[in-house]
Amino acid sequence: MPTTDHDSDPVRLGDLQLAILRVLWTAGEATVAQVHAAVEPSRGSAASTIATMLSKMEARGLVRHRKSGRQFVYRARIGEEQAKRSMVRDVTSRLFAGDPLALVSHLVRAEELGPEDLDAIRGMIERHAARHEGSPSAADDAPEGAGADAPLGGTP
Amino acid sequence: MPTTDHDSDPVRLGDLQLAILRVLWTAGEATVAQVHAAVEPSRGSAASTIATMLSKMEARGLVRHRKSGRQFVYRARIGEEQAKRSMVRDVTSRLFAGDPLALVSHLVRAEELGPEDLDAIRGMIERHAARHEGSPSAADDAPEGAGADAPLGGTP
DNA sequence: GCCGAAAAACCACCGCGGTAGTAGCAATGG
DNA sequence: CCATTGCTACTACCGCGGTGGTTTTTCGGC
Repeated sequence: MPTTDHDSDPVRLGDLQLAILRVLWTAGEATVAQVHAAVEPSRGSAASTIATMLSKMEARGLVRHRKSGRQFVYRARIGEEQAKRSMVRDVTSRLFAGDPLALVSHLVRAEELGPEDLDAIRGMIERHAARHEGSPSAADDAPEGAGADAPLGGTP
Repeated sequence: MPTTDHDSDPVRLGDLQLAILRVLWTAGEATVAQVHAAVEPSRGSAASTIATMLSKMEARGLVRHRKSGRQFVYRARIGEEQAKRSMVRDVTSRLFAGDPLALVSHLVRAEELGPEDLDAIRGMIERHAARHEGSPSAADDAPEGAGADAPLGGTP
């Protein structure tokens, strides 16, 4: 498979880690101060908390940093889709014996999916099935864009 | 039927807690030794670990105990469906902004759902939609007898 | 009535997410 | 040239899942 490997590890992320990664995913790159500025209003964490968390995340291989002057510019080493896949897979294996169909079943039965949602799901299934007509090729997945420069104001 | 809705709190459960609850859900009630016997082969935890965990879980209101002789007989205070709903809801809010449709979309796009799965989903949607068509009266076809999982061999 | 076994109770510990204060260091401005 | 300002690095702490050894209680058998 030339695609991005099969997930390997579970990759469990905490709330703050997810918030930080979200900033990094949308901005492409960001300094500690920028991450803090983006995360602080919704979480109230101190700047040192963000810095510490980023260090820990770097130790875990989730992010990477580059030095720009005196500042550290962080970048995510894990893609959003990859993280989602891993975490969804984790909950699927933990709660539904690894069967995603059971997850969907649960969603349909208990998660109060609206009729429009059901309809939309039907549509996306149809579309997806059309794409895989005849060829049992594995999942697609584009190689993680990663482009996207920071719209945040920085001092170069 | 007591489908205790509105879960309120997130209810995050660890692996061991989930394993213990699974035993309790399947067996209805179980002593520490029984839980240990059911969990140990797949996890290798010591009996005291199970006991400690059960105490902590009781403190959190997840289980309850009753004394039978000098043994403690534990029982789950949280339902399986309730736990699943809460945890799925949690991951949905954490990863997909609370939109279960986005979860399904992710599942369809990336989780390598087999064609049979897609078909099954289509079927269950159809069935579910039929139940909600026109009159919101329940009582229809298919008694909906739960998923029938639990590969554990409990010995009550 | 005493003893051994079984069960609970107690406790100490590790890892990790999350939190933050503070010290140290480099560049800049007066 | 020195003080101020930012920024990272260090360190310590809490809560909780998970782990398990050790002690105490308690019951049942002899």
